[in-house]
Amino acid sequence: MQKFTLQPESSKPKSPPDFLKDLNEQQRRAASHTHGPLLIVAGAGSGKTRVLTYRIAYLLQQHHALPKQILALTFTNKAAREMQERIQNLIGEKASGLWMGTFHSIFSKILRFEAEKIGFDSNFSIYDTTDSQNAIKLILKELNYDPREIKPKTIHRKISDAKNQLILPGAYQSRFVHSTLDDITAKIYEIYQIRLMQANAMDFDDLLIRPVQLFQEHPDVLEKYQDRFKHILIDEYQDTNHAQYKVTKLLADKYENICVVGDDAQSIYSFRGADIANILNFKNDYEDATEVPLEQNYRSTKYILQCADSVIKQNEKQIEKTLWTDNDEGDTVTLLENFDERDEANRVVNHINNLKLQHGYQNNDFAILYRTNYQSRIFEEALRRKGIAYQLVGGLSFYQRKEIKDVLSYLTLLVNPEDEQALLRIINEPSRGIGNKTLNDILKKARKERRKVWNIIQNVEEADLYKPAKAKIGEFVEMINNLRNELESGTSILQVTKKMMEQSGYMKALVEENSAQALTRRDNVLELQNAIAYFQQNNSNPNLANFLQEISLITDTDKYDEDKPAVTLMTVHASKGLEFPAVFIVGLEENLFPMGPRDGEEANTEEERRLFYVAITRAEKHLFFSFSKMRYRFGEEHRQARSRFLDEVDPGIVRTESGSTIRQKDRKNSSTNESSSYDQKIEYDWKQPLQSKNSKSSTGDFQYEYDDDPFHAGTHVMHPTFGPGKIIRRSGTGKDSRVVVFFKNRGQKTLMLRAAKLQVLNQ
DNA sequence: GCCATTGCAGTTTTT
DNA sequence: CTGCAATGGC
Repeated sequence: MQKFTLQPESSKPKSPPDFLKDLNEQQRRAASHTHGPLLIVAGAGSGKTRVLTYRIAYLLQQHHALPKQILALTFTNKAAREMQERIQNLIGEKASGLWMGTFHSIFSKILRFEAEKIGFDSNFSIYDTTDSQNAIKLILKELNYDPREIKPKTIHRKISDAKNQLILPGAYQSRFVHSTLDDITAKIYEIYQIRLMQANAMDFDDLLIRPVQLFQEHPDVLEKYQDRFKHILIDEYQDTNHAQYKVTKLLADKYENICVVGDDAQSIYSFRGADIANILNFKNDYEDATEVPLEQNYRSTKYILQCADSVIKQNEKQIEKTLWTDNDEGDTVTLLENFDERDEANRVVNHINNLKLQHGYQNNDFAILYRTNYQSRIFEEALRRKGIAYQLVGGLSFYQRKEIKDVLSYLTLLVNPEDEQALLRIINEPSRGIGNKTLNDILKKARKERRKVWNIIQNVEEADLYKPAKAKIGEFVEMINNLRNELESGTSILQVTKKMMEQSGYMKALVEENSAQALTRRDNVLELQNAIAYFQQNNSNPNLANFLQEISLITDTDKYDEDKPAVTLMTVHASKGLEFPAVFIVGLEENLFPMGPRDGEEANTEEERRLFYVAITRAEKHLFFSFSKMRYRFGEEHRQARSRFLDEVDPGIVRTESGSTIRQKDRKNSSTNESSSYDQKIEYDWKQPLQSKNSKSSTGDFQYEYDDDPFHAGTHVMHPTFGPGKIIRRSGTGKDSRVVVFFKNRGQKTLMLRAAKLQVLNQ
């Protein structure tokens, strides 16, 4: 991006600033719109982030607003950070003080300021999905439901859906009770909300609906924030849910300076309540809204854009729009047909290597996009085998690992001892003689006497509990209280954390376990300590509650680093907003992409198709589609049918690796003559059954022969990084063979035989 | 109350 | 195949 040279500050610049010259006409119209509601319908790759950035810069530079009067809601924290930087580059110092971030992080800040007004303490905890589900599981058990029959996950899903539509427990009861499951959900929902409040905790959804409650119950507070945020901007508006809609509607009500940016074709979050109606109805909500379409795509080649267009045209519900580009025509899309997922991974990696040689691309020019996180594993293995650096975005994040959640729970008890989930997680971790029986007794007592669990264990002497456990609880409470005192008297967070890990015996337990896993866990805990140190250094007044709230809202995409010289692996969802010179969309198979409907649910093919559209439009120059005819699911082979989406794309744009046009199923709106003639020429056969899995010839190419195979239990081996060890167990045959090795210095590990460079040691 | 062993259920997508 | 959770012996 061009850098704007700062003009002399002396005079009030009332004429349009130079930097608007960087924009095309539509973009400029949007960026220089200063007052009143504005809807920007931004096609993929049309420079919407740029427009938002310039618009904010313009508002500031033209003195329409002070930084603190601008609220910009983005989809990821990373997007907010980047935008802030770009604004800074455009206009310099003035940018600091902007309110920019995700809905969740911005409103958790506001809630922290106003917590007491709605019955919370400002040190409230934020429950993640696991915490919420565990809390729900406790309630289920109390009501004598079997959590294996009634799944906490299902109940949580239903409660979350209700919250996203701003349906509170009372309303749920009267509106949604049609089945026993809804009936149960209604009961649980009510108790769950009370429990959260007792624990001084909010779940992710509360971070959106509690502000609505706050503003509705306290008009004076609402007005304060209305006057503060004179300008509101919302990115990815097509993916906002009703609660988000409502809270921003309230905030914008007084001045109506609300600018929303979005693309209905890229709405992919309906599963968390996103409602396209928000963007479709914007002009009804604000009658004098200005609408600006952004239609020029700067990202992709003509072929890629045409491909995307041919896909999205299949959807019935959409706003008509024309997206065009001045870019080159580019190459056709390549379809990779694979035998199984291992074949798929290898083939993709080979193409990456080829493109690097042919075009001089770097690792970070590539993205491998898949529908579900579990698909990443096989690609990781293939990349590692070829020595190609990769970064994995998503999956289970650092902060969800057991050991990290444990440490964070310890820390949470220092600022919010009422957090029941944190307490239950670590009161007996490591084991200190406070077992299930005791914990159940405590919980029962707490519910019966309507007291908080922390209150009971603080006065453990008066409770009728197993004697030895009582003493241990006393010690535990004392440790927590002492550490809290230390923290409050000024000892640094890092110091307190270290002490805590010592005194609780947590570190000691990890060291004593001495397994490879325990070593990794110890490293992770040390890594967390680094994060704490970093936080302390970068905050003039570091505050533990603040730290905890901040990291509970860190997302996976926030960690994606476009400059890291590594191939990016992520879900299509996570790729939203990003772009890469070369993109591989893998696993294009029925019931994977598009994902099939779940039991009792309706298929949402249109949304899956939008997801496919999002994936395609990430690509700048090279695009690959890929599918496997066979895939392992839960350890079993499954035949896969290729994705219907491959039958929907414009067949003129896609070629197989050998350069043939792809064969498609007949489509009503395409020429059947043409495609049937291809049928004759191209010989691959989806319908012919694969040979049975016992037949060696079907896997002939992949067979590894182990004559005189020395890798069996008992063999002493040497590994390049893990050092010497002994094989404990061998499993699988051929290419999938694995060995469990106990390494002298690193403990037990399971390795793929073909990947691990094991050498046999002579005894 | 602790720990090892077995049994079973699960994979969308995210704050 | 993996990871959690209920079960049973100590």
